[in-house]
Amino acid sequence: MAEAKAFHAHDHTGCRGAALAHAEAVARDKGLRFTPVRRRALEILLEEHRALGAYDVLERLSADGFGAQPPVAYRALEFLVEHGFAHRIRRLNAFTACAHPGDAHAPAFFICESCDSVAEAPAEPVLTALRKEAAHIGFTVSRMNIEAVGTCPACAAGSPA
Amino acid sequence: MAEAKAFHAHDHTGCRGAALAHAEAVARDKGLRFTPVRRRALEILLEEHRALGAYDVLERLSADGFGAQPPVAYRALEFLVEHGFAHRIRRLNAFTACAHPGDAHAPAFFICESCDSVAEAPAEPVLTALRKEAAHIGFTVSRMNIEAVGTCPACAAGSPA
DNA sequence: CATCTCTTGTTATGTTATTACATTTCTATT
DNA sequence: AATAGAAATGTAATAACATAACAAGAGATG
Ligand SMILES: [Zn+2]
Ligand SMILES: [Zn+2]
Ligand SMILES: [Zn+2]
Ligand SMILES: [Zn+2]
Repeated sequence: MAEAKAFHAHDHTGCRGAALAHAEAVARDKGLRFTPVRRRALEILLEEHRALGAYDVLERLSADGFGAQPPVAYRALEFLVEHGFAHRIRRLNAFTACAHPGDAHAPAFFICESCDSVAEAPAEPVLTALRKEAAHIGFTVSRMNIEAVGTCPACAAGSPA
Repeated sequence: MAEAKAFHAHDHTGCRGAALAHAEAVARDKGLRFTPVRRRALEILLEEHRALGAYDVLERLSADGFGAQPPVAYRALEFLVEHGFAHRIRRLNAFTACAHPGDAHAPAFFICESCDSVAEAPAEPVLTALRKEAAHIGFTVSRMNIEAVGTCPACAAGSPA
């Protein structure tokens, strides 16, 4: 339950701060360059537990004085995804901040079709089932996307977020 | 093993014929209009166990005398997906013929990054695991996408398809 | 036949993503 | 500190994917 912050009231300021701090720490450890655009892009994604399109992010970045062309956003987002600070949701052509930074994780995304919130939950059992299927057919999985569309608890209860 | 035809030599003519026959039968049963464009679109997808972009399909359709504008392809593909004759692979922005027509199924897709073949495997266990995860967070799953990228057995063995 | 619905086709436009290249910033080495 | 190489940023241009809106045709229903 603590696993799906998107669907419940929570200390989101802490949530955001922790993610940012984590990213900073990892960057220091691994010698990554957590530059201003990249940092700002992550902050933008962290504002809500939703997924933002690259162009949405771009708009905000350029409003903040960064470049105004698509590669500016795509590159920053690519960096975040590459290092596990964000995830790409293919179903939405969008990106979302990682909600479980630090844990090595195989995330599953639960997308509410009525309020657009996106929850990330650890999905080891799902991954296990998938790898088993893959093993049957001799396939080696290197990356995967697990995305479910449906209804979040708030919307199911009649009080969309 | 029989489940991942894309990765093994098989009677693909039969494979294709069966899928087409199945679509025809379902259309008859359900009173759907399996029109020439729709049929041709399915044939095109059935040519290989790969995923084709809408514009690839469009190109072939228009070469065959059908309309040359995007909606022609998108509509035919939408019809096929809607009725379970094809699937959309979000990761690739592409479509592939259903490899297990008839079975009510929750498919997982295994995409080989070296030869581009796409295998579809039944993924009920994966869906079950996913639903369980969803239940934890109070989410109701209505649809899901499970897409894995990796290496198919042929490519792993050094003989790309 | 009249009518209604579904399907097809076209034009136009919107949205998402990448390529290519110039410039700047950082890092490492001298 | 100077400098060479690598990484990051910025821009312009374009490619790739997708939908909206509307007119015309084909099929079903009375
Ligand atoms: Zn939060
Ligand atoms: Zn995550
Ligand atoms: Zn086949
Ligand atoms: Zn299928």
